[in-house]
Amino acid sequence: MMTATKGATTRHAVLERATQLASRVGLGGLTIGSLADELELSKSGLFSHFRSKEALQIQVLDHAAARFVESVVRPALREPRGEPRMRALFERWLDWGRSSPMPGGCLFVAAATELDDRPGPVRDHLQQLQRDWLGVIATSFRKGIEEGHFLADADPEQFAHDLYGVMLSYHHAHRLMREAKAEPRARRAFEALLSAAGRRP
Amino acid sequence: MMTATKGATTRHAVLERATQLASRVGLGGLTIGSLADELELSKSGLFSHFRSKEALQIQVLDHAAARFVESVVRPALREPRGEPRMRALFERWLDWGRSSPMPGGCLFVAAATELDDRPGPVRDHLQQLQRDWLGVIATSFRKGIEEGHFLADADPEQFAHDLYGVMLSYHHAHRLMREAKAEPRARRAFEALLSAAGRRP
DNA sequence: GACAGAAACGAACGGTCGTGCTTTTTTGCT
DNA sequence: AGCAAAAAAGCACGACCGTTCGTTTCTGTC
Repeated sequence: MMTATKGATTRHAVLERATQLASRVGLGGLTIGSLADELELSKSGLFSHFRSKEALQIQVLDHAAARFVESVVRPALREPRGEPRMRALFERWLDWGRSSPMPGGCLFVAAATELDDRPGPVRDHLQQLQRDWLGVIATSFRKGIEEGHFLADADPEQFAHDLYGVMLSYHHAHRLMREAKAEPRARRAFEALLSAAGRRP
Repeated sequence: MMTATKGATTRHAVLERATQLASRVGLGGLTIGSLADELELSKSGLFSHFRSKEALQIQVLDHAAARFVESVVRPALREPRGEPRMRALFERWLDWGRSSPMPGGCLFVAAATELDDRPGPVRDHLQQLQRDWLGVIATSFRKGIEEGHFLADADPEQFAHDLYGVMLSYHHAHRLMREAKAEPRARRAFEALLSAAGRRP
């Protein structure tokens, strides 16, 4: 048994490298030739693992999503519900952008603007992944309401939307503008968001 | 005299079309061949107006920036200082995303994530344009403080940063997620930002 | 209406792209 | 050790890329 060991290994290595590369040049900028060069594989040898470039792109998205869940979502879900968990999600999300698998900034941010006008399976896939992630945020917020940490009449989906905005402006400031204060600004925006949603005087 | 009339005309037409196209496929996805096809020009005829693709990309950015100033910044600057002007900037910024020259969403948003990891003149140019725009927002906010509309100890640059986040999450929700509530969410986030910056308990 | 300069064209270049085919090498099991 | 299957390589293809160059067509001025 264990039919495919070697194949799975290289396939994994390819996806790993492809994820890094795509974070720099985008999913469309990903090229089979350069990917094969970096991995010291032949173009056709690499290609045979994925039936098409589109399939590769989708698997790259899934690979990145699995990593994201593993290093952001799952650890945060071990924190106590409500505000602590929310803070954990945010802090780990911040880390994610500069972690080793994403040398070019968050792949999802890059893919979102790249694909938002190109209908097709890849776009659909990314959309679903983003829906899931926004859902995780909204659900965590909802649990925070139940826990009494946030206002009962606050809108969890609005919060998720706003929190995503905080991350996007952080990405913009950090990556394009090379703004040194990007991180404190993001943290301050997050605190403002929390305190606006928190119960209070 | 008036040495170049015809040339300037087609050059302008090219930039117009190129801006639309780039808002859909990005600055890198812009291709001289397809651009020439859409304009019913020969590839070489079009190319001769710009010494290189890079020069074309920069001129596209400038073209879009000129349009942006004309339809967002200048009209808003005619509004009274402080909150009214701030609202005008925001409303016109919202309009800008769906205006005719940008069928694929804001070009600057697309370019920002596309170029944030590709050093070079195009990236530098975009960075400067974004600096200018963030500067306009911060300056407007500062005038709002002087006017007594906003808290004296509020941070204009933080406000500009946060407002950009509101626009980016709007873009994400509207363009990728096709979220129907994208606009009310953006408006609500804007109001929260304003009221947090507004004077009073 | 001729003439100079600008503008547009057509063809070709070296490259790279994604993707098929066929062949060789490697792997894992008996 | 041997053998079938899996994995990788090699090669070729048509298409399109940005760019160059020489030629042709158009424009505006005298």
